[in-house]
Amino acid sequence: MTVEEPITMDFIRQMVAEDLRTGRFGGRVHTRFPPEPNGYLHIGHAKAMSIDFGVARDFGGKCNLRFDDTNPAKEETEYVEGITADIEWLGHDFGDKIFFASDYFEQMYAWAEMLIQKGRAYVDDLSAEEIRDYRGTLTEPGRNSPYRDRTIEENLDLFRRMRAGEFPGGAKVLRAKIDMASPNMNLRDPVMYRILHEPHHRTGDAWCIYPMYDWAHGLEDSIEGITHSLCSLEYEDHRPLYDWFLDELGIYHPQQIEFARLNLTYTVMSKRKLLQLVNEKYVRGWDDPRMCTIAGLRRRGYTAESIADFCERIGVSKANSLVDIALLEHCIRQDLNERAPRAMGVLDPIKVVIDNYPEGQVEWFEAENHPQRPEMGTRLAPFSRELYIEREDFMEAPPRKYFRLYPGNEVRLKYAYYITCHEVVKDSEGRIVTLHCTYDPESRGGTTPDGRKVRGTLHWVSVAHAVDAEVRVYDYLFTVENPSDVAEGETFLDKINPDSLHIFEGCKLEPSLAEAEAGDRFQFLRLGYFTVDPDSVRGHLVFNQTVNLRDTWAKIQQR
RNA sequence: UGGGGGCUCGUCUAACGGUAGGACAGCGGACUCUGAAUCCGUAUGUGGGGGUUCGAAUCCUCCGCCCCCAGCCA
Repeated sequence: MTVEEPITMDFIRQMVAEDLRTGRFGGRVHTRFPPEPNGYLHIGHAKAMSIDFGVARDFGGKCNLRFDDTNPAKEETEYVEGITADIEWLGHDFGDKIFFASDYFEQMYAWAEMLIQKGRAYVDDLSAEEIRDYRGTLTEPGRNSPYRDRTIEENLDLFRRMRAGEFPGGAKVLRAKIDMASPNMNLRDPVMYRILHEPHHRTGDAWCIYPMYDWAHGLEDSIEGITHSLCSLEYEDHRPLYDWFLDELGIYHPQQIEFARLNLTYTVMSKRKLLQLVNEKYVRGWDDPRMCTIAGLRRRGYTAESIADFCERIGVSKANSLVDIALLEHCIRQDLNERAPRAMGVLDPIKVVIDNYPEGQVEWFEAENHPQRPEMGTRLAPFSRELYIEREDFMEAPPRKYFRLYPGNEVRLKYAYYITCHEVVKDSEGRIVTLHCTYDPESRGGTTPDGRKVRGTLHWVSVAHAVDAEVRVYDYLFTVENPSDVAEGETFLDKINPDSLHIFEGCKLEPSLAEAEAGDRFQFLRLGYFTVDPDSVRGHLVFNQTVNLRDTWAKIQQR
């Protein structure tokens, strides 16, 4: 008999559980994830999906993937394909069907006529500016449109002619007749349909009137039998309208529940801003590894599992929050620490000559692919008289506690030998070119018979066997935690980090990496986790740094 | 001075009238053939004032601060 652990559910799951208990939806749980195909998905969508698909999964229900494609002016097939690929990569189960709001246009139209018949909707000839003017302000009520009291017959006739394409774009709209004095702006006769002579990516030129979000969304949910329509906080004010349409129509009525969207430090999370970064070439594309898009994170080397883990850890609530990106980094480090094979690579090489090592000799040392998982096996790394080590791993005049290589100091070359530095060779500009060292043959394999300790262990690559590579190392795209929080006259673009990309061209990797393929992930010892970029071509490997290793030494240095 | 939401460690989030807990970040230490991983330890929090109660983060009340809404975007 175990002690019963109290299960703590977030507020959404508590509401769903309550509906299940009372039998409100006949014991069903059916959610939906409704992206608009006007951009790529980002980590904020990953949170939304974690909730939408996660609630369905946890209660044995379903979650529909539904494209909310009601605005042909902004939407493209490219985006539906990209979004679908991202969702599949994340591993969410949307069954064997993809839903589209545009599939319901005919039904929505019929319901609109029904509302007109009920005297609950009317065709308005006011211009966009006039409508805005008539709407009033936050503190003053709006005024009724002069067209508000047209007869049902006239409204029906006009609406049908709208559909038939008799009017130019913007000439007329269909509005719900609710209350121009409502303190909730959304209820001041919201627009249901606008005229848009634009081809739609799925319906082509079948329509020239398109439904607005508020009108369409509840209908989509109703048609699909959604039980819980989960969305972000800004729709809280729209819920009365969501409910109003469904109630007026007298059709199946899901429950809308709102939660706080994700904000992450050092990045922006709006599709508008991400699009701008892409269009104005601040980044290389939607999948630039510095972007918080799913495609960007994937190219950066993040795993779907680490993103799912992150989404669970941040929780669900209604409080606006700004999550520390360190948590995301923790999640990917934890995942990759478990699964990434180890390898040695030198980003910024400096040559080491082991003077007392026989010329022409090569020894192959066995290196473990994972220190905690012997089942991942071993590989052989060639050692010879000339090696590369990391420029950072040598200092002529080291500070206290520096236990890497410096003149007179002995360090271990991982898996190989202890070496001691005796001479530093510089070029005419004072830049270190070569380090002359000696090795201790007794230290073969990395330990000595006398058991003496060395504080430093360095990674290395044999000059003669090295594989050349380009390595891209990234920093945050922005210099401040919240780039959207700017002073008068500034924009998020003013917070861009000019130094977010560092390209290391002449990197030297151990030869076992020669056959690595795009998407493969490794831990480069002492440096971090890296993944092979699709830019790689035969003979020119390109790696992205996913995330560095925790670096205690860097912290000590900062002090 | 309209309406809708929200305020718990630095950050995110639990606690649903009964010991304010976890995670990340931080700090200290152990271990280490990765200054990684791992292990151990540790500081920091209920926005403020009243009230109800044996007992309040939780209920009531007043105040403060933050977010959202005036698209023919979603």
